[in-house]
Amino acid sequence: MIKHIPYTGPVISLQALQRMPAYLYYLHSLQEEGVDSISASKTADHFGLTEIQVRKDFAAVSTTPGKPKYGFSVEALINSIETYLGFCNTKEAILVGVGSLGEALLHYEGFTHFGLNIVAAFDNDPALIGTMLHQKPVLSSAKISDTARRMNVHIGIIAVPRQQAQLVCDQLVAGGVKAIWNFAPIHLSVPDDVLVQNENMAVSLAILSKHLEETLNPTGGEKL
Amino acid sequence: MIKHIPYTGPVISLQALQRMPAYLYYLHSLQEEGVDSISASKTADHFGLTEIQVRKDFAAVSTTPGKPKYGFSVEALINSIETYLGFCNTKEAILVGVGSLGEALLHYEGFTHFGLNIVAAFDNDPALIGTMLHQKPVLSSAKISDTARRMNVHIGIIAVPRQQAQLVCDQLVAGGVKAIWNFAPIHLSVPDDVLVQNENMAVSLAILSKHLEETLNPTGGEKL
DNA sequence: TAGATTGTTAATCGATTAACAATC
DNA sequence: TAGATTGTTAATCGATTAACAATC
Repeated sequence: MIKHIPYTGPVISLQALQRMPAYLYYLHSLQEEGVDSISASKTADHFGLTEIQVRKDFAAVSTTPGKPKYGFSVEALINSIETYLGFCNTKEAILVGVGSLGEALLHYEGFTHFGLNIVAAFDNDPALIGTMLHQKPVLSSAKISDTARRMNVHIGIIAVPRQQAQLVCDQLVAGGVKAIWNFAPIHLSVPDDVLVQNENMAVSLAILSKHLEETLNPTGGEKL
Repeated sequence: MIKHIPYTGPVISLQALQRMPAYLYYLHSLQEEGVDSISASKTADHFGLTEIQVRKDFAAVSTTPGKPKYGFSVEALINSIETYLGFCNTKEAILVGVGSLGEALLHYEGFTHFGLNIVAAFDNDPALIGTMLHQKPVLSSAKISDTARRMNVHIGIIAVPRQQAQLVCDQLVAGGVKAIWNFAPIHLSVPDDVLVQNENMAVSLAILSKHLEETLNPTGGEKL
């Protein structure tokens, strides 16, 4: 029997993937300034990275190769990165939990730049259910799975208190959701084919806090 | 001459540091349930990590060692991690930019759990300057450096549009700030001893989006 | 004691960096 | 052509994992 092996393109590391959005912002700002081409070395200078690393990152996602003595076309590179990241394809998402965070997410219009479109929100609050908020319908949480499946939605955004997060997560997964953006400070258990991306300010605060500890109170200094 | 070499404690990797907040949340939830001790293996199961990795992480920050056949004291481990991350020491911060994001940050009370205390906010809007918002004074952006220096503040939070972010950053650094939490989607240039921690939802969206691309539209599949 | 669990040293794996050849 | 810049292959570095000894 002939097997169908999905080819997932050049593999780039998670770290490289995480650098892509920063490159993208930078390239957009260059484009605004009317700059046509950019070299890996100038980009590296800008970000404090090594030239080689940037060149590898660009090479990994760029469809059109860079030209010696010229660099990369800003426009082509923007296109390559956006295509690579899938920002060109609109992906529908549903949001669960319309508290202050959830409402802010619902209100935010910049998601379209990432190909994300929130089509419906869910909450338990009877006062909210059945209303429209920022042009999006708010539905009962009981309908999460059904709606996700019916609308063929593959992204779920969890903005509920942590006590409810796993339950909501299970409902999303039952509805066929394959990627979950989790704002609740709790680890979610999901099947292997579902990705959970945690948005957690605690991680940032930990890094900031640790740096400050080290800078301001170097512990246990020793005299030599 | 006798040199004073600061000893910065056991070095743990950035990745390990980033796992600490998740452990902390987990340990707090165990404590709420009245659980006294926890093993590295159970923790690993919970998070889908390897037992060895968790044990190394715990060992790196724990002051009291784990006991064979018992594991680690939940309480002692919470203490160790919070101390390690510096969440026990209150650190004062100033926030620049009181738009909807800035206001939300000002309003959020959970920062005290991370030892963070926002003491003042800054904005350019004359309507805001001189007022109190969520019990915090809003001052003119012209006073950023002075205030930071006078109050001995070492953390700055940037919640202004990206066009103004580098200028604000420079003012913070001039005022002696050593750690910057940047919500503007732009790379900030700072001296070597200043840390910039970027909070950028674009990174999360990139990871989610890429996963979905791979899962739903595996490109260029080939028949064998 | 036996077994669960810890801590330590060595091996593996993956990402970054270095060296160098290719090309506009 | 010379030089800037690219792409590729090999070396290094650091994080994770494995193997195993120690201990309650």
